[in-house]
Amino acid sequence: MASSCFADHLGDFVALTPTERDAIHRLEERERILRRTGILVRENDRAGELFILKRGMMMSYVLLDDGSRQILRFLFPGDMMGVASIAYALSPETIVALTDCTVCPFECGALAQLMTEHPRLGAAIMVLHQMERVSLTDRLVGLGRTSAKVRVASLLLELRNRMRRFDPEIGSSFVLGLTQEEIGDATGLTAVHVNRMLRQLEDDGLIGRENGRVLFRDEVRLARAANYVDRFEGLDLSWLPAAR
Amino acid sequence: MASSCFADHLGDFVALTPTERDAIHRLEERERILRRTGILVRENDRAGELFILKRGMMMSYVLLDDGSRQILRFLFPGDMMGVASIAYALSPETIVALTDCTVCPFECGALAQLMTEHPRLGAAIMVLHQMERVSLTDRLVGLGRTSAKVRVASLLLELRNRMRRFDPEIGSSFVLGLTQEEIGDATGLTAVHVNRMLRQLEDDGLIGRENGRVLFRDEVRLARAANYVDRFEGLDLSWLPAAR
DNA sequence: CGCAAATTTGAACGTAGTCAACAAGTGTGG
DNA sequence: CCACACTTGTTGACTACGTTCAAATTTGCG
Repeated sequence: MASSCFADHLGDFVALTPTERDAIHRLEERERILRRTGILVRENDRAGELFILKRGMMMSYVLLDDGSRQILRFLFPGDMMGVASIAYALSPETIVALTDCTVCPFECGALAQLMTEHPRLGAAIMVLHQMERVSLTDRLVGLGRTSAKVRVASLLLELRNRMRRFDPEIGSSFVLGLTQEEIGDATGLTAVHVNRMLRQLEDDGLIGRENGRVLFRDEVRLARAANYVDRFEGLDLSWLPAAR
Repeated sequence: MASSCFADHLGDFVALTPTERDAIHRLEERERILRRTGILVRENDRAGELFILKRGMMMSYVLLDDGSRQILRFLFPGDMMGVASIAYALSPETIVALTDCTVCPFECGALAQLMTEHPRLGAAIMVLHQMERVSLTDRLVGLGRTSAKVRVASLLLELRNRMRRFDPEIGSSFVLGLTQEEIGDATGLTAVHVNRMLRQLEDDGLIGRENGRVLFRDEVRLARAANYVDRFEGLDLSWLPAAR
């Protein structure tokens, strides 16, 4: 049986037929290894490909004229990346590896074929995109209307939950794998202030820290403080068309 | 010939066949009138429908526990709304009318049918969603990494450009149709500070104002100051499958 | 071990928020 | 037609959250 990272991810929400799994697997025929800090796609470079992240952790970001950076999204195994290239000739964002990674590049045409031959998969992919869009609006709300402490707490929760999806071993303690500067670029803060917020969360008894490892000391209170919503819950996919 | 707002919008990017137009038109069979301030969908209400905005201006927003509001998106004729309901049982956002509006509700199932019978339209809709997603990341970058003045200038430009798409009459002067509080809730600022930023933009000679009407005095300099990118440009849809 | 990157802390500063008062505009009912 | 209430816009004074700058310390890696 051909294994597919994306099919596994999708399969968490939709029961896939063997034929569908097979079709998805064709998106992952090629493989590319990327070292830590390796750039997969550069902002404003020509972008004709999409990717499935198979192994490792990546992120996408935008650089501004003044040199500041806004991290848009952290990427985990099973995530589809560079999807903007279905619309734009040039990539609107940079995608870079945070750890050593394996990615599977495929052409827009392969997506077209998949959607044509398997409308239900096309619909399911659209669902994934919407989930991602809603997560993005959650972050928008965070940046626009919540305090620094809440934003940092919220990011910690989100990262832990996303990691746990493909590594169920992870409990209330996990390795963050981000510098404080990266946390800042994701939450719209400076590295210095991120440091202070982490200290406060620690002093509040909400988290513990030791060399890159974060421990949730009171997850309920932390989630409440971060007004965090898990967007992998509350799904309703009953409308999907029949498998072909 | 059946007219369809959504088909017109989509038709700006993709040459639609009469059959395709017809299929899209079936999404707009029903119509619903909404008065100004009328709520179409309420956050956390059961959400099984999508909508096409046919006439008027709407917005979507999220309310926080402390009563503050983050506006996510402004909606114009041809926009598809409430798409999150293809993924979630409950709506993650509220959608409300800013002017008297006409909307066309349709079921998730109608979308499923459309994607099955017309894969190319499914792909084209996916492209629209990606364009919207990129706009959202633009706003995320704005909130995370730009000053209050830049955010306000950027919003003005975006609103004018979106209005101009369906009303080519609009030039460097237009009616905003938003209160300063609404501008603030979209840009993550207080109404008071929005007022000061508008005054500064005016004092800088970038804009003029008189009772709700905004005038761009120096659009080039304004766009540069707002590091604004028009996401209706730079498209490449050559990969779309053949029309059926 | 030695060096560069990352973290930590303090002090001063500045952008945006808060609070308050007033003006201007809008709609309603007497 | 006017009086009144209510929303929206405007400005000033003060506050506070987060930034900037700088320096010390720790960590991780070659």
